[in-house]
Amino acid sequence: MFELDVRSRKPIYEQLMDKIKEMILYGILKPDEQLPSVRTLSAQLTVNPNTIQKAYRELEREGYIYSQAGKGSFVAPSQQQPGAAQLAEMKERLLKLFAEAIYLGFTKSDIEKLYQQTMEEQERGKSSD
Amino acid sequence: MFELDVRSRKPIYEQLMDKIKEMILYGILKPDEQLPSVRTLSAQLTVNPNTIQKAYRELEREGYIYSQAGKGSFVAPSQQQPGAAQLAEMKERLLKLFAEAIYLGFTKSDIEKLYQQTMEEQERGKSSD
Amino acid sequence: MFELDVRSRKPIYEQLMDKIKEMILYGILKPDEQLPSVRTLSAQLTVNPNTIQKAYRELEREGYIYSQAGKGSFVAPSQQQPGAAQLAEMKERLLKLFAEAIYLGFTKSDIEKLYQQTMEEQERGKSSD
Amino acid sequence: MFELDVRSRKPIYEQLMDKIKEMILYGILKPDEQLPSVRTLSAQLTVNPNTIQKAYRELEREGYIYSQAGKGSFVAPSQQQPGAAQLAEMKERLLKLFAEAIYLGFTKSDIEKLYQQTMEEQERGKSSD
DNA sequence: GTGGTCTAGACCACC
DNA sequence: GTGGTCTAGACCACC
Repeated sequence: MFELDVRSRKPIYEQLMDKIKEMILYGILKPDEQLPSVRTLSAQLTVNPNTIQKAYRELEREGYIYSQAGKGSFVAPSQQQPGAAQLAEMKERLLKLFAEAIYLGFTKSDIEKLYQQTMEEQERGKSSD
Repeated sequence: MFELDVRSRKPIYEQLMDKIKEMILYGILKPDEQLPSVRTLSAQLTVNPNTIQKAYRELEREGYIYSQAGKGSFVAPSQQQPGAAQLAEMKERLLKLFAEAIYLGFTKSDIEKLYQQTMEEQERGKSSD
Repeated sequence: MFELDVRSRKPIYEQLMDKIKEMILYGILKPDEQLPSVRTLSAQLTVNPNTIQKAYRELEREGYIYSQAGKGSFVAPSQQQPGAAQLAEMKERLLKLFAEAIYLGFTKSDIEKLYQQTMEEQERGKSSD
Repeated sequence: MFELDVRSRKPIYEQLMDKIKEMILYGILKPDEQLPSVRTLSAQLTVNPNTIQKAYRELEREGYIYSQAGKGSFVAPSQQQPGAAQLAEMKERLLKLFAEAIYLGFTKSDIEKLYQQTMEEQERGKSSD
């Protein structure tokens, strides 16, 4: 299911968050679908339960999942109205990454193609219910 | 010259790297232009010399600047032919960020506008010699 | 009658307690009025009977309702003379919340308006017999 | 400095957050003042460092303090512009608490006095630099 | 020395 | 069985 790099500089809990976010964004994990329990994932990945829990807690804080004590953790329905701060932060991240991409020679049409590709992958994920 | 945020969670040396990268990407620092010495910058920013040193070392490792023993550090000429690995990594980063942006509701035209804006800023920087 | 949020972090039994307290405080449930039986409410809300039981038990402990074996649970008549400990505790809670409210910029007139609004809602509830 | 109740239902990290918030709100801890280090407080309170860190992390998330790895944790300058969500949540909390206070017989003038008292305590704290 | 991450476990409330 | 809290400890990057 997941592949984690324990040697990476990036903390394990962040790697986990990225993987799960990706699966949500690409529609592989559907809204209200149950995620593996903290213990199960801990055993599967041979990662400490506390580390899994930290990832889940942060994902909940960011609005990607919701957790219920005694029940489990579930994929949150996608946000309808992102906050102004969230939009501003994303804009900043896009501007910075574009600056680097242009430096490497990426053209407007390269960017458009990649955006289109991402859109299509998301559509595929969502329609494959 | 620089403004560092000591309250930020981001390490000082990373903030410094980002600022210098930005000035290179936007053409404010030109190829082969000399950067301030570690000592000068350390005094100007009231930041530990080791921290400046680390930022310069990392920037050199990433190919943004080069150092000449006894002379100083200089902006590297922009790479004409980025490696295949670099292009693949950038493509990956763009795909991931687009996935998040789409999740937040950014449209194709939003993306195009931001790309255009970045392009123009870079042009302005380079032509202002 | 009730709407429970299964996605909330707040335990179901606490949500239930809050709803019932609210209905008592706003006069929607009158003194000595009978509450639905544990079984009935359990079926209506599709919530485990143990959970309903726990909410009723806690509400009784706090003095909001009373139970008669074999008859059912009833709204307690509003306390005419709250204990000194209760008053002191409420005073403490108000002081703490005001400190936070002031920190967020709530003015004296904001506070007065909210108090007035609460008063009017309670009056409306009680007079609608 | 602090008194924690290990037997309480309220988690230790929340008790700690409340105490620190209180000291910030009443001006006992001033903006940019350094908090005791995680290790120091852990030893003083004989509470696990992880628990202290959890309290600090949450306080940072709520905007009361800021932490710098390698430096320490500090009181954040008071927020100038609280978010709309924050204001809405506080309004809700005030309405609920007023409903309970009215039930216990607190009058408008009681509420006003308590608000006034809180204001004065904050002023005293801030001016006693 | 500082905060941040992580392990290996225990115990708790909730359902 | 589930997530949430907590301990006792180790190691890391940063300054």
